[in-house]
Amino acid sequence: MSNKEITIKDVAKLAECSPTTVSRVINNSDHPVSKDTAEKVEAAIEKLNFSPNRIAQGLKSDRSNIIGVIVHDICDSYFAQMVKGIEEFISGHEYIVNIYNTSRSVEKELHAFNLLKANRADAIVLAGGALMNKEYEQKMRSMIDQLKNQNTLVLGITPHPFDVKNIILGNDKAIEVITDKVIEYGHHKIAYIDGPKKLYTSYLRKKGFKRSLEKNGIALDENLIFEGDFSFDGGRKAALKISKKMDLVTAIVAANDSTALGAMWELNNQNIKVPEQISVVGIDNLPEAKYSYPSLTTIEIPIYQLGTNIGEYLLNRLNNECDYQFKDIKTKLIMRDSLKKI
Amino acid sequence: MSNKEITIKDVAKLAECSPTTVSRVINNSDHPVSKDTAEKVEAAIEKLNFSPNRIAQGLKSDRSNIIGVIVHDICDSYFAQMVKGIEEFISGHEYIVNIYNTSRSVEKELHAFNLLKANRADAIVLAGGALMNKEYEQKMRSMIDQLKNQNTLVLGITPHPFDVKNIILGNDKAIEVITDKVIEYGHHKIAYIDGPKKLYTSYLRKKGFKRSLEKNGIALDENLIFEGDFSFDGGRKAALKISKKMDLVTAIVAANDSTALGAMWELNNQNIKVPEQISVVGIDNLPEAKYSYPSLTTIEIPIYQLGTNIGEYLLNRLNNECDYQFKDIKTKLIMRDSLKKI
DNA sequence: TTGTAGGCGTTATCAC
DNA sequence: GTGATAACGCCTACAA
Repeated sequence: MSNKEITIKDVAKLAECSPTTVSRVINNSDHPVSKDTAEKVEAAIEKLNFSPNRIAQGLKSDRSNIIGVIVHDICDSYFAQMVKGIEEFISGHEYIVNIYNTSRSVEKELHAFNLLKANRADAIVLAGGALMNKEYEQKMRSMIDQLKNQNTLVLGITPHPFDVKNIILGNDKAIEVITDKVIEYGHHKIAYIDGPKKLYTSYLRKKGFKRSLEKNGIALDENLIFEGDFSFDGGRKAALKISKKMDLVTAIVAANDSTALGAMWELNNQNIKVPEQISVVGIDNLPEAKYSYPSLTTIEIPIYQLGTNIGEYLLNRLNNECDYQFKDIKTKLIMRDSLKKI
Repeated sequence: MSNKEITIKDVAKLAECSPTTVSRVINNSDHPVSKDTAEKVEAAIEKLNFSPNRIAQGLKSDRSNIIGVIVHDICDSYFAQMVKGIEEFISGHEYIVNIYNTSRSVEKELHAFNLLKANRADAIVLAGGALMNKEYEQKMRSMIDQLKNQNTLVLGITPHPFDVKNIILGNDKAIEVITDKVIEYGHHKIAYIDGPKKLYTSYLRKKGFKRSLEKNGIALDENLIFEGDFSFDGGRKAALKISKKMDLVTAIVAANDSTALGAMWELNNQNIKVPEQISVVGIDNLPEAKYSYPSLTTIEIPIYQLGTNIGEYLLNRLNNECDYQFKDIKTKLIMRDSLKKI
């Protein structure tokens, strides 16, 4: 066998028919093909191990079958689960999932978009959250216009300030609910560990925290807002600072689970007992939240399911089911051991 | 602006030249183009936000710029890191990284290969390890032949029984080294938690364990080999069994870190103290191994770096640097708190 | 220095 | 039921 690609023509020759007929068989076309010929074609395909060149198909149909997913970091459990959900749904349907880690860098994000545009991606999922940056917004807006002209479907997870289909997860509401719970448990001196400043999601989550305080008549103490970056390490660093102000704080609300887990680790490291001396809660319900010491009270955001729902939505939309609606996910309070009544 | 794709022809028209000239400018062709024309072309490209259709380019050049990566589960820290390494290196160079989670299912693995074949992937990284399964081997062998004819580069991480470039990580040696250490620390009653039976990597790692025992004159007790599956949960389940045989065991060697972390969690849950009552070691040095209770003694396999090396290798090979050699990674013993002398 | 023509593998259109 | 032909967007001879 030579090093030359096997094409529809080779199949046609072997099956003693025209390429057109082969194409009709491959695509289960409506156009009639005699049973006899069809069988010969099938046999030839089998024999030659032929599979149609999707690049050529793509050129013809103006479809790449590529779905781009842009995340902050695939090593972050949160994104890994979402991507897995998308991938498992999507690649059962002949699409390709193409990921990018952008570390929330404007430059990398734009680079990813350029590549996806050049590859004529059928859809793009903006999973990493919106960056709060003028240059980013402006360039993205232009890019998204261009993608529209290319018929690329763009999906934003959490609100994005562009004209895309935005999936709202209720980040602010989730934090509000869990903060309410913390307060219900008797806590009034509550520290908050923030997410990365440049992320709109951080802004939303903090808003939920503030809303709960206000609703419950607790004054916001700006000194109890600590910097974080949605990471374990960020949680650790914040907790180290908090550990020096233990008289001011009886509970910590973290902007996500990774932060909360890092905080608990550091508190333990500083010989501060959770939840006896201080309560800690998070958001996301990462798989590891169940296995921390102590186990973490949090809000479940069913991220894997979010991924499969995204996959299902994209698939339907790409098949021109224009009235298919996104299936919203439901968040849920998960009570574990890291929150204690006082 | 209409909904029609912008092509090289549109650019040519605007720049008042031929498509060929535009093509030459785009590709920095050797063929001379006057500065004047080049500038007009650049301006037109800018104005129209044109980017060449990589699908069409691919059809012409028989290159898809797609690199497929097949993993067991992207949620597994081990694979997430490798994929990140590959992606970060690769997508800086105009390639697309396309991932598949196959859960070590023969069917899914073959499905992924079929898709990658149809999409004429330029390279495929078999990162999930080789399955020990006759049907799988046979079908894969045939598939890999077909891919060869398509000029697809296939890379196996850990040995695969196919004619592909296999990257050897020294799994067996790593386990041997750490088991040696455990024995050096005075342990003779050592349990082993295995990886998934169907994985060749498991077989290799267990071999390393056995070799160390033998070398050190310790008889292998088959009752101290426990089933696992490279997961946290698998480690938990095994540890639950081990916790009932505490008189027979003073140390556990786990086939990977996830397993070790799950085992430690369960031991703690059973009120068995690590390392006071039992030592535990793993392999991989996952990021979370540093933050477990106690911190995990393990062998570092620099997986992220493995990923970037894979990316670099692929890039060079795809650019026909036929003598470029894979940069091997180095493993290293990481002593932490979960191993204690007796 | 520029342009024309043909072809990559597939499919839609039209004819038979 | 079947097949020839043109076209998708780009690039590589080859001409001029």
